[in-house]
Amino acid sequence: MMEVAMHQHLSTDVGFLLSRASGLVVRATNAALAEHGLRVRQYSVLTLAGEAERGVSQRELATLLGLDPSQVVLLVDELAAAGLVERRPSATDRRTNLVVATGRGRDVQERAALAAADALAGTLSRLDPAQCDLLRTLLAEVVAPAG
Amino acid sequence: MMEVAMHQHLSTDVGFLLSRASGLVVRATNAALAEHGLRVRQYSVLTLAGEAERGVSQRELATLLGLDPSQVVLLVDELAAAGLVERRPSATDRRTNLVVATGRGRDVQERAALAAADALAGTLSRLDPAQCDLLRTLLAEVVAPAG
DNA sequence: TATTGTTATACTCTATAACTATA
DNA sequence: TATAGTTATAGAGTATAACAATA
Repeated sequence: MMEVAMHQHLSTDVGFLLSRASGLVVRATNAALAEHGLRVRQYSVLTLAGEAERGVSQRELATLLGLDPSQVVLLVDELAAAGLVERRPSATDRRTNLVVATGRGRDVQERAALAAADALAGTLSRLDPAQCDLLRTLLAEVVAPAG
Repeated sequence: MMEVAMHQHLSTDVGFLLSRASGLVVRATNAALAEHGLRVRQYSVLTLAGEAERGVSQRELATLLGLDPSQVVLLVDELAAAGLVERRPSATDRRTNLVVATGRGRDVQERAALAAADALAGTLSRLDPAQCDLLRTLLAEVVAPAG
């Protein structure tokens, strides 16, 4: 098992391929999101904020995105400065900020989602829909334990 | 098609899952490689240099790794300073450096490969071998056009 | 003219530690 | 004592532009 891994080529290493594919998608998506004034990380936060009616705490955002809470602070700062999200105090815990998308934030998110979907489709153009679903299922399983 | 993408959750976005999974693998692999004095990027260059008997040009490395040639310069500098690779002049083109792993570089690579394989196996532990192969195949298809 | 490698620069992302206010 | 958010800092990764040597 280890011997096999040792003699495999880098071009067949799943870790390498994962990093390479991710890089391609992130690059293409950032390029597509630029005209909407967003980068991938901001788009992710904006999307999660829009999905939850009552908002999402920054702690939850950090967990969902696999980021350190301190990174979330800056992302929310940027989105708030652009008027795309708001920080609202939680009714039950005064330590907690609930991040909510504004009306304009939702509009921008919808248009940005189209651009991101196009960029993704371009990068995955060699996979048919069934293969995309399969890829999604496998990746979701890998990411699952991280929350 | 676009409407579907618009209303999907971020947690089912293949681009997001790709970035998340890649992050998990890179983090685990970097931690595993630390005791060998390597980071993922350096490990990748060292591995490619070891795979080609005659060495690999920096241009080829840049293409294979999806990096800018200027980034490869620094990675090769670091590996050369550590005595793990050498730059050899090409016999046919005096502009070209062929990057070759040293004997010690090959030893380090073999041990590092074991650590990297363990880290990867840990991250992919929720997939069985057939699913890993499937994931590899799908990712290879996505990465293929990039060379 | 085009390509290989190099240097330089700026920006983004990642990783830590320490601090505050609340629980 | 633990948790949510924040601030600060350093290091790694990414993106460009410009240049010298060579093809």
